[in-house]
Amino acid sequence: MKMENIKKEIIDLFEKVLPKISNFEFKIEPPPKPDMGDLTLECFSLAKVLKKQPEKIAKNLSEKFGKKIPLPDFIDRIEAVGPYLNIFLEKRTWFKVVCQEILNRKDEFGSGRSFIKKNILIEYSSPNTNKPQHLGHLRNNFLSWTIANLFSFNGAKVTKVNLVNDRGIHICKSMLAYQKWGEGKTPESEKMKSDHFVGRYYVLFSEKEKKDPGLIQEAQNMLIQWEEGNSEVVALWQKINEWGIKGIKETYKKIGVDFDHWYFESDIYDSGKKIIMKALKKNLCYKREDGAIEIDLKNYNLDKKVLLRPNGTSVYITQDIGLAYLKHGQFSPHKSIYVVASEQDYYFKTLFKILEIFGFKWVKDCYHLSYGMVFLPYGKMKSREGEIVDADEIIAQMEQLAKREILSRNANLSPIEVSQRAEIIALGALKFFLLKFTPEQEIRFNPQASISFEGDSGPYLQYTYARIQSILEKAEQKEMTKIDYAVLGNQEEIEILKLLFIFPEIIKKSTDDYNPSHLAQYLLKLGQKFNEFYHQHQVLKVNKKLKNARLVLIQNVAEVIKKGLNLMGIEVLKKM
RNA sequence: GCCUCUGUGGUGUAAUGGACAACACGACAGUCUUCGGAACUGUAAAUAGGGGUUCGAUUCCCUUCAGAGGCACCA
Repeated sequence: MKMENIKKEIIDLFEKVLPKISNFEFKIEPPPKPDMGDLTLECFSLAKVLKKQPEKIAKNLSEKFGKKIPLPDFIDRIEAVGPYLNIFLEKRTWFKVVCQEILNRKDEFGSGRSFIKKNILIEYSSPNTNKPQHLGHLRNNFLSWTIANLFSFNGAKVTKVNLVNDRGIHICKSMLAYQKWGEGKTPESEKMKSDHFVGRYYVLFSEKEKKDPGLIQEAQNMLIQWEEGNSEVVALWQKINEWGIKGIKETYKKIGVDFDHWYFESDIYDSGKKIIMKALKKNLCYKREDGAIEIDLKNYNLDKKVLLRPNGTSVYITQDIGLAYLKHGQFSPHKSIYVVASEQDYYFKTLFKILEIFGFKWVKDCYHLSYGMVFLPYGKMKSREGEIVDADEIIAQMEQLAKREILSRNANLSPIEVSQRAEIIALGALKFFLLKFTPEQEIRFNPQASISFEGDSGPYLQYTYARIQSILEKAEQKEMTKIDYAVLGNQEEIEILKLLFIFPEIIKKSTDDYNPSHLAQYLLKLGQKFNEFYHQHQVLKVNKKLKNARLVLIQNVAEVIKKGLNLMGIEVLKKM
């Protein structure tokens, strides 16, 4: 028997007994409390269809199964409690089915096929090359990375793309500041990470601008020169830009994310013009008196939007219209996901509406994955004023903290070993922290208090994994076949079993909802249930039969924790 | 001004049209010659206020209050 068939067979059973009802979806879920059984059918929705009282339906069903109809082997008993029908599974079979499946499928356990052979395109990160990444980018990167992994795990062919913001007035600010006050310094000469070096001039510009408001005009002139292809300005741009991108790529490497395809705004900023001119011919948009091309979306509860400036140059949405078209042609995605913070909700509504009006039917496959902003205790992150939580900085700080923790436990560890573990633990803590919130939720980040290595944290799960590994290592001889699952069945073991059983559903839900926090919350629960078990029961100092069965069970817990964390881009450690 | 989103114990979060609202931090009280205490056990503590829909609402609708974001020829 396969795990996924357990629910199916139960539904078949009910369908045999009940009068024929078409298109009814049976909801069979685990009940809230252990003593209520292993799975529950609520009879309210059934009551509506059958036009009977839910209590009576439950009672009738339970009585029929007791007498007239024999239960299959894997069901122990079925009880009616008020309007609920509680199903108690036969434990030996249940343990066997679940444990065998995890043993057989290993790290494929939980994977699905719902997106098999589908192309999923995910655009994320979108850095500016004038400054380093901050905490908000980290949330974006980790969220996207996990979503991409989840889709792959469900069979999709995922393409990750990055649209680099490498042109525009903000870039010119860094460029101008460097030209004026850079004195020919380089990241090498200053021994700085190159994106931080560039960011320094962006901050410098803001400072100088306060005293000299004329600077912004100079920056704007520089932008015009850049667009005209002035060789000196272009050379400066290339230099600054390379530094920015180099440093940002180092951060990506550090945090373990990557991309299959890069787009640069400097290449594609004109790419929507043709589409807009075509639309103009079809009267889908119009030319204003001053020559700007505009579209009126008032009929759709949106505002007017300029698509091209009076002088014919592109605005931001010009490029996004072009890029959407380009991506569709290049990848023909089943879903095209844009991971962008919620401050741009309105913008994406506008973009998608324009694409729809322009007649692109594939816009229905475009999806803005919106996530809440990351705030500091004192408000929105403003990189111009230096009030940022810099990504590299916070990772470095967390690594220091992790090192201290490790050394307090293992004073004799080699420095290399300490750093390696510290990196995995620090990133684990940071990633898990940012992923345990549902994406829509804003995060108020308190640098001192937010991230911990205890409680509902990444390191808690890493620790649980390491603890299991430690037991497995001490077990020496492990019997993984011929397990007698009948010896398992105490409450803590059953709680673990229930959670292992629903792992595939959690994966599916996390994917379908674009919400890794389901997975994060699930893993915490699994870790807790294991630790409760651990404190109440022995694994090694029991008779051989029981020991072998428990070893399989806890090994499976470790396998699922590892898989779940890996999907979130978090590594595990055998020792920590 | 207009639009959108969010209000859950002291704090940070979870759940979801269904059985008693879950977890963590903090507080208090414990576990400690143990297979790793980055752990576990227990106690106190919450669905912003008011209406409505429903057999049933923390969840859906309206409203008041509070907070955030947006309404660029910036990207």
